[in-house]
Amino acid sequence: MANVQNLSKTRYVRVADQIESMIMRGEWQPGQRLPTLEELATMFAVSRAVVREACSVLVGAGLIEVRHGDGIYVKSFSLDSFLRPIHAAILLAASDARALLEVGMWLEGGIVEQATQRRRRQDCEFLSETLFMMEASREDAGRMMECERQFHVTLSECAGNEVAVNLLRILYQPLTGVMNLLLMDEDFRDEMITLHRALYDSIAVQDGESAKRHIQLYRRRAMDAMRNAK
Amino acid sequence: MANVQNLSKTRYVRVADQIESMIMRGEWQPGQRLPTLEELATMFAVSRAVVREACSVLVGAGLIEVRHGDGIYVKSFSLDSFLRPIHAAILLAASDARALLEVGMWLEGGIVEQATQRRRRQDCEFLSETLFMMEASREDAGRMMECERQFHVTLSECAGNEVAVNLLRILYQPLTGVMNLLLMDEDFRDEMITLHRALYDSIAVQDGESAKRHIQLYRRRAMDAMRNAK
DNA sequence: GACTATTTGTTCGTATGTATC
DNA sequence: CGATACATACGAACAAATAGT
Repeated sequence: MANVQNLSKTRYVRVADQIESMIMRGEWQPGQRLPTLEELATMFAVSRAVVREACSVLVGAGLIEVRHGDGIYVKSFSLDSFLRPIHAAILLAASDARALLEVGMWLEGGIVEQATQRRRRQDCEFLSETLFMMEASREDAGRMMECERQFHVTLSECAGNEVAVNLLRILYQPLTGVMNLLLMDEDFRDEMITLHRALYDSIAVQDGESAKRHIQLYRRRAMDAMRNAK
Repeated sequence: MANVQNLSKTRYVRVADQIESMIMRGEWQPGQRLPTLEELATMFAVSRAVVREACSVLVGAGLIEVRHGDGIYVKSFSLDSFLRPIHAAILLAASDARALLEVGMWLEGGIVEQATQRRRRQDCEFLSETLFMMEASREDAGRMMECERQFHVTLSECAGNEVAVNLLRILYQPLTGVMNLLLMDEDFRDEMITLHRALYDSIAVQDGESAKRHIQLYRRRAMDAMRNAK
């Protein structure tokens, strides 16, 4: 394969791209140590400073880890390594937030339908505990948000669909910012608890239609609240 | 606020953190230009090189954009920042075709509902054309697959939800292999055309319920066919 | 625990490429 | 076109952290 490089990009970005694709191709395995900056500089025929900047880009992307006095290591792959803290929450445009909430709503509609059928008793117990915690943290918006997230992630795990679990976790990243905003309102917190309690009951008695209705009601409510807040 | 910084971190990471939090706090708005490297260096009392590396980290994180000969800009949030982790999420579970099809089904359930309401006449015309092409390529599984993909992507565009469009595009990549397998069967191809025709008609007359029923029927049919094929 | 080699972190000066007016 | 402002790249030097002896 010819090493075609876009010359419009700057040097350190090109080097970052090259290192990234080498990692992706598996030439350097996760956990493994990369050559030293010196060696990389020679390898790519650039100065050490350029390699350092390229590495900094990859650090920001969560692909590698640079340890002072030690070396450069490929981060092990997990979904978490891609879930870099999304700063988007605040920068999120209103239209994008709507799109995210909407997709989350559609996704969860299917998730709860499956979850009501596949849930085990132990799942219900765990969901119930989470619900209790949610009700207990009625005064603490932050903890409540965490309970809410926990509840929905657990729910997605019940559905037995790995792709859905991963997607939901990603969608939650930028949404937490939006939700935190909404949870400032005490009435919204109360409403949220009520809806989750109803949702849980539907799942417990395995009424898929009812569960789906409640989850959609909840998400739609959040979308409305967001629209008014902005 | 006291400038409490974790001294275990290196300088450029600390600077990156500081710049990030300033952006988060809205001191620099999306699209706005940051001070020059020189000024940032003075501001944080570090050398230019350190600021440059800090910026490289933020470039990797997709938070800022550095334009040669121009300046440093806060990226207005683009949905692209999601595509990377979402891509990873799908790839991590790509071997599970059932999970992919299921998520696709849930997603498209919402998409068609929106699409029936928001579609314009020109959208219908384009969908109709694609449908004709699909019917014309009854003998060619490859071309048919492409028509099918085109049809569904167009549909998602009608829904006016960019997240959904991107998500569907990504989902289709690992699915093409599976679908190609199913399309080897002539009966399945015929059935597919019939279902798409019915789906199109529902959208044309803006019957959301009917459209949703048909898309779910189609995806469920594909899931069944896949199960039998294995 | 101390010493040493290795490796990354930080700084500065200088030259060059690029965008804007 | 020229002038200016700015980011990019290089090399050399020293500081600081780490791992191994």
